Amino acid sequence: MEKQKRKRLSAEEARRKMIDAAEKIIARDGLQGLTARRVAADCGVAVGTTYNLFESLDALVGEVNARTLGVLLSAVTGQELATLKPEERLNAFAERYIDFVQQNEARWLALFEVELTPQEETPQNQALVDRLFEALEAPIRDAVPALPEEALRRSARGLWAAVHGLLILSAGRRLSVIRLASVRPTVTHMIACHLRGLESLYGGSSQTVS
Amino acid sequence: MEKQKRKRLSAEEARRKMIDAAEKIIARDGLQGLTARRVAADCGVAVGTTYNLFESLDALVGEVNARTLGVLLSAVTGQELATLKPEERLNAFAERYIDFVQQNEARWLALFEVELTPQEETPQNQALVDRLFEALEAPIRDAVPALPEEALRRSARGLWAAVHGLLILSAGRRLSVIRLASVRPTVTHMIACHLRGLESLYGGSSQTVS
DNA sequence: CAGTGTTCATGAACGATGTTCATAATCTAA
DNA sequence: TTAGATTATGAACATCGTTCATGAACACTG
Repeated sequence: MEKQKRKRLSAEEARRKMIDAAEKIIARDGLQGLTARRVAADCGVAVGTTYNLFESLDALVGEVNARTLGVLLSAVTGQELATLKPEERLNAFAERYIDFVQQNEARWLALFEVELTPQEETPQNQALVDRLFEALEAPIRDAVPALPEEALRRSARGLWAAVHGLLILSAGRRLSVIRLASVRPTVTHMIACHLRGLESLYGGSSQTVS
Repeated sequence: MEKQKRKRLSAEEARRKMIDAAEKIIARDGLQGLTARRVAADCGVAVGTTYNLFESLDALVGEVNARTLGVLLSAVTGQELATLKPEERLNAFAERYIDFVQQNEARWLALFEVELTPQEETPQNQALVDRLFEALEAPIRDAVPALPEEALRRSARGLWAAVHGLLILSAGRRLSVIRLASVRPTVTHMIACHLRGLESLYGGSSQTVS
C-alpha cells in the first residue's frame, strides 16, 4: 500500500515531466512542433510511453492547456486592483491579458487549436473561465451599479470577446486583419465607449464626468 | 497560340474543379478532412496532379479561403441597407455575419486555421477585408458624424473583433466559453452600448433619443 | 505522315506522423 | 527467491504531405 502510493506518485511525476516537456516544445515551436516521438525523446523514454501516460496526444495538449489557462487566470487577476477606478481596472485587466498573450503566444494559441474531447476535464476549465468572467464583471458592476444581471453578463463576455478577437486576428501568421500595435489603443477605446454607453443606457452612476 | 490559350483555360478549369472539390470536403468534414489523396480521388486524378496544379495543399486551401472570403463579403454587404437607421444597419451587418458563420461553419473556420505563406495573394484578401471594414465604418460615421477618423477605425475593428471573438469562442468543439445562443443578444448589446458611448464621448448626433 | 520536342498526369517511393501491441524488463508481494 | 502484476519498449501499421522518374498525350516541323 505504501509502495503503491509511492508508485502512483511516481507515475504522476512522470506525467508532470511529460507535460513540462510538451509545454516547452509548444512554447518554442508551437503546437505544430509537438510530436509524440519528440516529447518522448525529450523525456528520455520511448514513443509508447506517451500513450501509457496519456490517452492521446490531444489529451497531453489538454493538460498543457489546462495549465496555461490557470497561469493566464492568475496573471490577469493577480494582485489587487481595488484602489483603481472601474474603468482603469478594466483597462488593467485587458493590459495584463494582452501582455500575457504577447509573452506566451504559442501556448495561448494552443488553447484554441485543439478539439477537446467532450469528456471529463471540461468542468475544470469551465470553472477557470467562470472565475475570469467574474473578475471582469466586478468593475463593470461598480461602474454601473444599476446594471441588470443579464446586461452585466453580456458586457463582460462581449468586452472579453472583443479583446480576444483583436488578439486572435493579430496573432500567428494567419489571415491578419488587425495590426498588433493597434490592439491596445483599440481595446482602450472599446472599454471607454462601452462604459459610457452603459452609463447612458442604464444610468445611475456617480462618475459620469470627472 | 490559339491552342495555348485553350490549354490554359483547361488548366484553369482543372484548378477550378479541384477547388470545388476541396471546398465540398471542407464544408462536409472540416479542414481536417481535407487530404491530397482525397481531393485528387474526388476529381478522378492521381495524387501528384494536386501538386501539378497547386504549390501545396495549403495553397489549395488558400484558394478555397479566398473564395469563402468573397462570398462572406457579398453576404454581409449584399443588398442595400441605406433606408435603415445606423444602429439597425450595424445590427443587420452583424446578423448577416452570424448567419453566414452558422451556415458555413467549417468553411469559415478554415479561414483562420491555415498559416498562409507571406506571399502573393495576401493583398487580394487584404483588399476584401478592407472593403468589409469600410462597409462597417459607413453606418458608424452616419451615427456620429463628428467622430475622428482614428476613432472610427477603432470602433469598426473593435466591434467586428467582438462579433468575431464571440463567434470563434462558440464555434467548433473547442474550448467553448460562449454559448452559441447568446451570441446574437450579446452583439446587439455591444452595438447599442458602443454607439451610445460614441455619442456621449464625441457628441454631435441628432438621434440621441428617439 | 513520320519525327521531334514539350507538357503533364501518373503512382511508386520517402520521410514523418499518431497509434497499437506483443514482448521484455522491472517491480511487488509472499 | 519466486510467481505475478505492472510498465517501458520499439517494431509495425495505416496515413499523411510531398517528390520525381516514367511514360503517355500533345503540338509543331520537315
